[in-house]
Amino acid sequence: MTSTFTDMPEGDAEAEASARQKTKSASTSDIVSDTLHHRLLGPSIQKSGQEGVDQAAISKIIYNASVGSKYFEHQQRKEAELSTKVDAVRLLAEKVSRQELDAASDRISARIKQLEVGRDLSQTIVHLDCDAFYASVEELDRPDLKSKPFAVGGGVLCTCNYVARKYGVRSAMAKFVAMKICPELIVLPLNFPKYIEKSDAIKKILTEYDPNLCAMTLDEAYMNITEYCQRVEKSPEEVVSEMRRRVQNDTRLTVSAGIGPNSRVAKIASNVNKPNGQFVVPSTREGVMDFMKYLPVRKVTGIGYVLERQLNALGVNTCGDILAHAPLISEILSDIQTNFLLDCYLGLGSTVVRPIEQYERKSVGCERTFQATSDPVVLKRKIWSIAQELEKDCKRLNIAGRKFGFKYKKDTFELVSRIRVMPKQVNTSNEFYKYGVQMLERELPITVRLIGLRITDLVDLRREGPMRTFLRGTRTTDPAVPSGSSDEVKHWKPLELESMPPVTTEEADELDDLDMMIQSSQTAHDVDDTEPRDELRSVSKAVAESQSRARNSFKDAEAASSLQEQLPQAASNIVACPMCGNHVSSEPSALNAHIDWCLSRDAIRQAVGDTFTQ
DNA sequence: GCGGATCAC
DNA sequence: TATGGTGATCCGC
Repeated sequence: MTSTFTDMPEGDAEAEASARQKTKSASTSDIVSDTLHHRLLGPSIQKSGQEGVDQAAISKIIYNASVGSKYFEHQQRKEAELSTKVDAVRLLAEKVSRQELDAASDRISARIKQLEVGRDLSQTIVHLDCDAFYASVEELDRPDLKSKPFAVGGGVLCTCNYVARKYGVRSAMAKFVAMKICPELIVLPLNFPKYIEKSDAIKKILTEYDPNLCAMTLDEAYMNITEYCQRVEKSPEEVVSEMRRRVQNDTRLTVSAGIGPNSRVAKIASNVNKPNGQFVVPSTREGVMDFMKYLPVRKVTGIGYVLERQLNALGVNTCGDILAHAPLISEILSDIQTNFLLDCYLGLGSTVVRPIEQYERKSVGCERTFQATSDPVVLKRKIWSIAQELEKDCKRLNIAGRKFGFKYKKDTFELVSRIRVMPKQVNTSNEFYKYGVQMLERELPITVRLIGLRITDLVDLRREGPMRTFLRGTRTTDPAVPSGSSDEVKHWKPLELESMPPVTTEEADELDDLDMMIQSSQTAHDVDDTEPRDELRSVSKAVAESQSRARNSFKDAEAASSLQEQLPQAASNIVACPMCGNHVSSEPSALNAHIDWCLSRDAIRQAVGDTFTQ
């Protein structure tokens, strides 16, 4: 690519720079260059702790540290594609007719009325977020670090303390870039056992306030404190203040909190006074809508870099802007996105908080980045190594998969994924290896920097049935909700499957070699995986898993609560109503009838008068 | 139903 | 020199 520019006049730095940024047409290159700086800044620019940081200067450093790399060129391509996409949105917007907008407007009005009827202000939801969690935990053991800029992570930083943030260091930033921004930066390796211990200590305190709290990650949880506030006759802010004080006294860690009538609002609110602060969004329609009104759309969970750009192109910058542009939005974006955005405008969200254990995963996978290579032998070894990791997780979780996914990232950072339906459910490294290699060979020749294996359409081996997404649900109907991975391991039984280790002798030799390398537990350069120690890796994975399931559950609940009718076709008898949380029959007509009732009642009056009758 | 893209953490 | 891993969902085809 750079060779394209070898014929540029020498010594003309400016022309060369502009040529380097040039992608397709001169007209878009400036825009692309501008937004590329923004893109390279990463997703965490809008996080707390960056007040007074010279973003433009940081952006330049990042740009200069990256320019010329394959990573940079990939980002550049993506940015150019996005610009095209955004232009298309703009063009579409111009072509929407007056009649179409009028018709859409009526539909939007009806929809909003419907949503207002369902608005539930009766619950007090809290979102709790530990401040710079990993970094703060490290500071407990290393008080000397408090005044110094430091981060936690590996080649890519997981988090950093607030001193480092002042320099412009951010989570998800490549370490070598961070070091350019802040050469004194200290980077500590991750120590998950330590974080888990602290996280458990915090959760133990929180459980007293809501035994059904939903711990999304080690450092983040949703709670419903409605009942607790009622019982102790204290206001939500008093309760949350006390809760945070107790956490700090007992663990010496600070947490920030957002309080509101639903999860979405609470989550956003927890960032308002971060770190070590809290913010209450009043549980009134006006209070919530005022809060959303001037909120940049990017602050909403689920609105990322791409959607933000599209919305901006449509004239939508804040959640308050959504209403005026809703008819246009509905003509251009999907129904799902339109409804989601209406929820954002109205400040609606899930009012149900349930423990994370009640939600089942839909896939398990394992992927590794390594020195890019096109050598099939090396790539097969990678597959073998990853296959073994994946098998461990299958055993731990007692699952198998009916589909098998193979994914790779080219040295250009381009991602490719393939899925194959398995003749039988699979869960052994031999099977993963066999099918993984088959799928790799179909792609050769390629130069690859990452390989991933994944199973989906999971089978719960303890029940020998498909995993269910919406578990029948609660203490009353099912006290033995699956929990704790420790005893699951004991129930593991390998399936009787025909597969034996790799077929050809060549492959077998390879694997023998690899086995020896692994057994010698050498992390030397011949195995360039630099794999983390097992217990750490699986812990880290468990964290990510719980995050993912939590998010999934959260979205499920929200989708249901916003009348999306995407109700689970659970094979079970009892489900928790997504609106009121009561246990009702999952039989479709009964469930629908119940939900109709939930919708048709005078929600506000009922909620205020009858909060605790459920 | 697959593959790509987006998003969160 | 050099930019992660896990999982979910949605969309276009």
